[in-house]
Amino acid sequence: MSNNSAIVILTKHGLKITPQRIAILDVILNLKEHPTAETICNYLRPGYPNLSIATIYKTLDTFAQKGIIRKVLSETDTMRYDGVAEKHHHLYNTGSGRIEDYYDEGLNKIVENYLKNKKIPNFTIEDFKLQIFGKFRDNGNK
Amino acid sequence: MSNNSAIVILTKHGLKITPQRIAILDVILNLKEHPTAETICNYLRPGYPNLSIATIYKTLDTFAQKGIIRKVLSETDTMRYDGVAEKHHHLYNTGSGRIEDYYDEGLNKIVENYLKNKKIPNFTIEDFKLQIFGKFRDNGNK
DNA sequence: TACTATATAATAATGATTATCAATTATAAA
DNA sequence: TTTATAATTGATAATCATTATTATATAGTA
Ligand SMILES: [Mn+2]
Ligand SMILES: [Mn+2]
Ligand SMILES: [Zn+2]
Ligand SMILES: [Zn+2]
Repeated sequence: MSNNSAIVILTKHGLKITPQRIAILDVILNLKEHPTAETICNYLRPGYPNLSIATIYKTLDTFAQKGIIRKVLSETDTMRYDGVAEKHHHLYNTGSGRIEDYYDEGLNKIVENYLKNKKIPNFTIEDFKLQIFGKFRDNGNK
Repeated sequence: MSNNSAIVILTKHGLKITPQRIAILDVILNLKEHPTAETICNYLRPGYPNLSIATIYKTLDTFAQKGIIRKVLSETDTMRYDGVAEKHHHLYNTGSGRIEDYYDEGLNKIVENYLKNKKIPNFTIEDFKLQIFGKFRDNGNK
């Protein structure tokens, strides 16, 4: 039960267990679409009519600070959130807001290795991420 | 004279030559720091006291649409603009807003080649960009 | 020089996010 | 189990980057 894993995660990070945090964490971990705060709100409103959008923002920020989730930059003025905390890259559908995860350990190794030899002057690399732009061949969404 | 090259570029893209466009293009092409609209405004206000921030936004957007400049996503809620239109990557200084260009044709080739063989299912790649996060070893700016 | 479409400046509006703060609640101590 | 207390939440106001509006000014052209 995903509900349970949310509690485990909250506990592990020393966060108080609240119904709002459980619900929000549950959604962000199971949704694959890099939702906005607003999207998450829409998912949860039926079950939590009083859930405040401010609480969602604050909670997502708390999770991101703990490293439970990540923030994803988008083309528009809207922050997207990512339930996947492990290293991965993103496929951006040009023109629409669709963003999908892209895992590629082989690519990681190749780039990592290249950059290790390259030694960028005056800069110490901590991490890198690929933004891959293009078009999904299935349409069916904006 | 950079002033002149601005006029050439505007002409090439069929844009009317105005003092504002010349000034804005001149700044964005010569500034290496991926400025915000506000930063550009501050640079130009001494010479153009009536220059409107709305004009700057609209002008930058026009330039971006023509492919003369690019928009750069940043960690904060503020759009950054990039006078370099050619393919390149970015070094993000974690914690501060500093963003610097990173050109690496070798890296481009390697990744390009890797992805060409890889064939991501259901996705046609148009372009890719690396976000490299880390720390600049010279401090001296935020 | 005069005409017309376009650009600009001033300012209002928008929309995402953050701040504020009183009321509620999760946790731990008694 | 009750109580105490610090943290969280919800309601709402404020902020701030960006966009829309519109009257005026101007670049390009005849
Ligand atoms: Mn905004
Ligand atoms: Mn914003
Ligand atoms: Zn992701
Ligand atoms: Zn750049």
